[in-house]
Amino acid sequence: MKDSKKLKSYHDLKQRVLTLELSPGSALDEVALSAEYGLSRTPLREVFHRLAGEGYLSLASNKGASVSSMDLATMRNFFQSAPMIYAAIARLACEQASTTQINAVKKTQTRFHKAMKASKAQEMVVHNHRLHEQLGEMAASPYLTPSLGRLLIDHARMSQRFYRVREASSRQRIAKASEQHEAMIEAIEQRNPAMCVDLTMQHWELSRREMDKYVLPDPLPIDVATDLAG
Amino acid sequence: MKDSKKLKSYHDLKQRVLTLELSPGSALDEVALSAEYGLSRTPLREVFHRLAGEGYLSLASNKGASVSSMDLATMRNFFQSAPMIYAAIARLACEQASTTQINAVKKTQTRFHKAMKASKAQEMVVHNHRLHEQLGEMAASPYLTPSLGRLLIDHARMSQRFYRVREASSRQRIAKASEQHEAMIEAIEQRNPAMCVDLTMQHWELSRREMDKYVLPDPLPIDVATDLAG
DNA sequence: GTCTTGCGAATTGTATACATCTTGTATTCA
DNA sequence: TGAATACAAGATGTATACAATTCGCAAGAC
Repeated sequence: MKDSKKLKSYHDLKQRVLTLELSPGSALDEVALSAEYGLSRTPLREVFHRLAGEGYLSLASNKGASVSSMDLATMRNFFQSAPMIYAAIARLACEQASTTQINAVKKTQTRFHKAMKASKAQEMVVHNHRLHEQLGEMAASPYLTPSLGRLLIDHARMSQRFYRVREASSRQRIAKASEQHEAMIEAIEQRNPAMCVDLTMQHWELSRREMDKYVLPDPLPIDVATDLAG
Repeated sequence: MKDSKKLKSYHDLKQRVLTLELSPGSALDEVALSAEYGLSRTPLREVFHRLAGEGYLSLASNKGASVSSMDLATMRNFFQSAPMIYAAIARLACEQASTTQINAVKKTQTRFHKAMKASKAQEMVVHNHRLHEQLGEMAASPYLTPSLGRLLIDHARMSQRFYRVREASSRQRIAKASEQHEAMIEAIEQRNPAMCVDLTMQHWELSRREMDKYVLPDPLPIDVATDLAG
């Protein structure tokens, strides 16, 4: 396998975007990255184009690649569209999922659970993302997965905070999310679309409440505000 | 503007895919196409990657680019997903459309109408596609437009037959579709989501009935079948 | 007869050199 | 001082040469 470097750069860039290691809106340096991945600019640029097609990056003529931004206008659309797509995917996944796919998603859920136990925020983000991507693969709809993909990118980026916080209440909510994953997988195994959609909506609600805080963070304490003013 | 050749090849390839000039599944020749567009392979390959990201082409490692195929499995998903996405887009378009966008879509509708009067099938396909793309732009949802884009590609490819047939009944149905376009645009101008969604569903039904025939064509006359057997 | 095996042409993938464009900065002139 | 401009440095876009891979086809073995 000779294009392993290209594939590796592809996956690595994806992960960096999802974990906010590359922050939304920031520009990507072709020369630096091609050196880092041990590739020339030509294949790396092709990776950029592919990632742009999938919504991770945006390309501007003569200005190169930058990480897709997350402004408030798109946020609104996110909360509007996500439930519909997630529900549709859940329903289709129940109808279409193969045994192989169910086993694959179970493996991902195991990894997610381990990351949770170890409090490894980045890994939780990545495995949670992968798990929902796999539910999308089960739905096997080339017409819905592109939108699901877009949603999952920003979902991952917004839920960073959720996974990093170490408060007991947060840990409980993460544990709850993990249980919901398992219940969803079971519903798919049992080919029970109604239950799966219902669980998906509960999962969404849990996640949504956390993301609201990202969009509308708690105000700074008054004394800090005073410090800044002084 | 120096990347006009690149842009031109991008749009031209898109159009060839939509009009079935490049048939689903067929391979693209990098060398021939780069010669045709007066570009080197490097930028053309970047165009391929972008078109692949948007669902027009598929790329296979060491096998180059081919036109996205349309098998029966995906067809089923098409009919399942399209109404939901189209309705969502219609609703959002009503909420978000700007005057500039409304004027732009009116222009496209004029072009579509002219193509209809002139019975120019290819132009009807392209302008109809563009019109629905513009409705997608009005919705301004980066989370839904990717799926809409995928749907519109296959919608255009399946409705070829619809536009090419010259029977009086077909022409009437095309005229009906054109009227529906105008009614939809008016509903958007009046910010009437309920009406716009309703019209969208009627438009979909009209189109769906024609596409059914594409997927399940009328059987051949018996005598021809006999000939083939002999 | 057909199933391998091994060229060789054709195609795809990558690196590099070069052309073009953008951008920051310094200098000049009002 | 401030605006305009020219230029240089850096980054992006393209062409071409070369490397790697695939695939058809023919020769040979069974």
